[in-house]
Amino acid sequence: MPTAATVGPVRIATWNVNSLKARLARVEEWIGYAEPDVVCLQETKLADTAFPSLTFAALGYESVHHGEGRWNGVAILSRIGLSDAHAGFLDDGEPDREARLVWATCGDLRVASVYVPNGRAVDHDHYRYKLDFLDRLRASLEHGCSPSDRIVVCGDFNIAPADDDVYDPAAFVGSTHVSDEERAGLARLSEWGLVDVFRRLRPEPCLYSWWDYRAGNFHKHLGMRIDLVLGTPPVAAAATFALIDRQARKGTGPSDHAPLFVDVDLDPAIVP
DNA sequence: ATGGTCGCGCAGCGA
Repeated sequence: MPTAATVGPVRIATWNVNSLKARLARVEEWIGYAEPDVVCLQETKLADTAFPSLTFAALGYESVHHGEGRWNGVAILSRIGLSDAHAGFLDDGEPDREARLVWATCGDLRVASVYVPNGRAVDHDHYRYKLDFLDRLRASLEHGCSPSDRIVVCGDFNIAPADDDVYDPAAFVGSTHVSDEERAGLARLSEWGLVDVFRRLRPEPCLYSWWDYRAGNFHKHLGMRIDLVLGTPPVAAAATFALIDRQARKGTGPSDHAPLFVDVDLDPAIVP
């Protein structure tokens, strides 16, 4: 049964699985050895009725899924309790047209799993959708959250925060994922109070979380760091360890993203 | 770093 551990070390993971149906065995295998307490999944590509909640329950995880079927779809798994789930933005706007954001309280953390739109090309309508999505995510934080709370926003942001997060920055000039507007949207999240927790613990370059399936890019180390764990200052200050698990990108039938996690050792003395 | 690959679903699009 899930235990309601509200303090102490917590391992928070995020993974764009590129179809949970195609990836379920690999996800089960990874959970078995990585032992995350909270897992944020993106691109499940499942309807809610097809989400394998019983499989995760058997592994000791409660779960919430927000899906639409063929595309998108986000989930949160937790073995430290899961409550107050909410799908979508927290502003007063219309519901998003796609299933890209879900929230839950896990232990004493407020957790969001997010799949930011790809953008496709800087002159594409989808790029405007991406920028609007980032703006509404920031508005959701302003509307429904406080930077003094313990909050993590984890997921596939489809943005490389800095040139160090791209294998060849010169090759991506003019492309999505690196544009000033996208990075400004991300910067507004950090201005609100979110810290790139992984990067704080791992300042070295050439750490990527996504590699194109094509051309052997993974084995040539040609990737981008676009999957992020963003945390409020209380969470960031408590982070002790972070890792991108390249092992999970190897072998038969991997996602094009690797999972990554951050360990956070929350101080029981400051529990409200 | 163009795509040479995936997943979805059964053609061709999206990532």
